[in-house]
Parts: sequence; C-alpha cells; structure tokens
Amino acid sequence: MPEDLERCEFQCVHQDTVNKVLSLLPPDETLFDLAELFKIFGDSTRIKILYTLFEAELCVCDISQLLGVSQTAVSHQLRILKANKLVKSRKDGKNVFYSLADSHVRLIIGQGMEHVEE
Amino acid sequence: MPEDLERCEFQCVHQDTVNKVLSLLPPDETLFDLAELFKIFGDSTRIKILYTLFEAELCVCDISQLLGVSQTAVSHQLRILKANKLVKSRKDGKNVFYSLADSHVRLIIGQGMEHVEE
DNA sequence: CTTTCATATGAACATCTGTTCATATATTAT
DNA sequence: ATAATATATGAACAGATGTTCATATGAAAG
Repeated sequence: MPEDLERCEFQCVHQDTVNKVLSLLPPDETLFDLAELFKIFGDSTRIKILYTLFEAELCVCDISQLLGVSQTAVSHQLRILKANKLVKSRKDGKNVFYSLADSHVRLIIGQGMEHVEE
Repeated sequence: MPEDLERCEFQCVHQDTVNKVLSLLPPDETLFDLAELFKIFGDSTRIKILYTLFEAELCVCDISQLLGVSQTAVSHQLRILKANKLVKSRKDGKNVFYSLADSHVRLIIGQGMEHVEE
C-alpha cells in the first residue's frame, strides 16, 4: 500500500462505520474461498456443462457433442469441476459418466439465473 | 471442431439422452450472461467489497482502508460492479457512497457461502 | 496381444484480468 | 483563483485462464 494513501485514510474515513463493518466481516480466507467458488461458475463452458448435468447423467462424449465443444476442452473443464467437488464421476467400461455432486450447485445457479432473467 | 471427433460422436453418444437435454437447455446467450455474472463474483477484491456493503453504505476511501486495498484498485472494481448493476452510488460532496443495488446479491453470495462453509 | 475407442493429461499459446502508476476531474475550503 | 481532497480513468505490465495439439492411459473387441 503506497504511503500517500495515509493522507486519505485519516481524513475522509468514517471510522465508526468502518470499525463496525470490520467486526462483521468474515475471515479473509473464507472470502477468498468464496471468490474461488464463483470463479468456477464464471466460465461459459463450465456453466453449460453443469446445466446439462441438471437433466441427466452424461458421458464426456455426450457433453462434447451436446455443446459443440472439443472432447479435450470438456475433459479439462470436468477435471476442474470435479476437483472443486461440483460434479462426481462414475466409470462404466470405456465411458465415464458425470453428474452433479450436490444440490448447492442447482441453488447457486438458480439464484444467478433469477438475476440474469430480469 | 476437428474432423476426427466425428468418429466419437457417432459411436459413443447416447443420442436419446442428448436430444432430451438439448431440448431443455436454455439459450446460449442466457448461459453466457450467467457465466458473466458469476465472473463478477469470482474475484476476492470484488467479493470483499460486496460483503462490506452488506453492512453499510460506504465511500471509496472507507472501503479502501477497510480492506487494505489501494484507492485506485477499489475504484476500478466499483466501476465494474456498478456497470453490472450489483452496486449503486450516491454522491455527497467530495464523497461517493456505494451500496448494494438489489437483494439478489445477498442471496447469491449467501448460497455460495453455504457451499464454502461445509 | 494388438487394435480400437473413450477419456485424460501436459505443454504451448493467445487472451483476458487485475493491479499499479500517472494523471484527470470535480468539489470544497482558503 | 488556488490549493487540497476524493474519486475516476487510461495505459502498461504481470499473472492467470482456457483452448488446442500431441500424446498417454485404460478398457473392450477382434
């Protein structure tokens, strides 16, 4: 933080309000994790993948064709989604079927959808 | 899309399931907008700013001190938040006070928080 | 056991994103 | 008017991110 901000900090800050807010703010790490979670949803390909899994369990190839995205790209994104516990997978022969990991995914996307659809 | 994917598409795809999902999928543009919305939440600084505004209306300088982020960075992020209608501003003399634009912001962040806090 | 197919993975590359630095604008006080 | 303060903005730069390409793995079929 540059020195010259000190000037501002001691003159225009509404210290009582700042103190109050500061005491109510969740820990830094929690807010970081929260941002990381939303980052996952912040990509068209991943949102589309999640949305397709709203309706059915699908294999990589299904998703690839359905969305018109290369198999490699889908695979990479599924990896990210799985690492963040948003989807789970089930192996069946040569296929790997993916599905949503929990109901939070639906709720979060649902809320976002409401905002978008205004 | 590379040619050699054709091979896969016509062999392993579960066509009936794919067709069903395809018919239920929202338009591409909607899903794009949804991803764009989540992208806004997918940054620590922005999430922190929004969270501070949960509690009170604050000026740029307040937020800057509160979060230990430079005034310039806060200003840039507020601009993005405002452009996406997540916050609104009110001018009062030399100060500009920011607050949440609507209740969806709380709901979306709340849902995300539930997922993180497991 | 060799081939074929479904999926995964690593490296390379181009694009996007957020911060900083320098500076502009606007409002109040002198 | 001029100086000081609060906020905004543009350019530059560094780091993150998503796709592609080439290739590896693993399972079924011949």
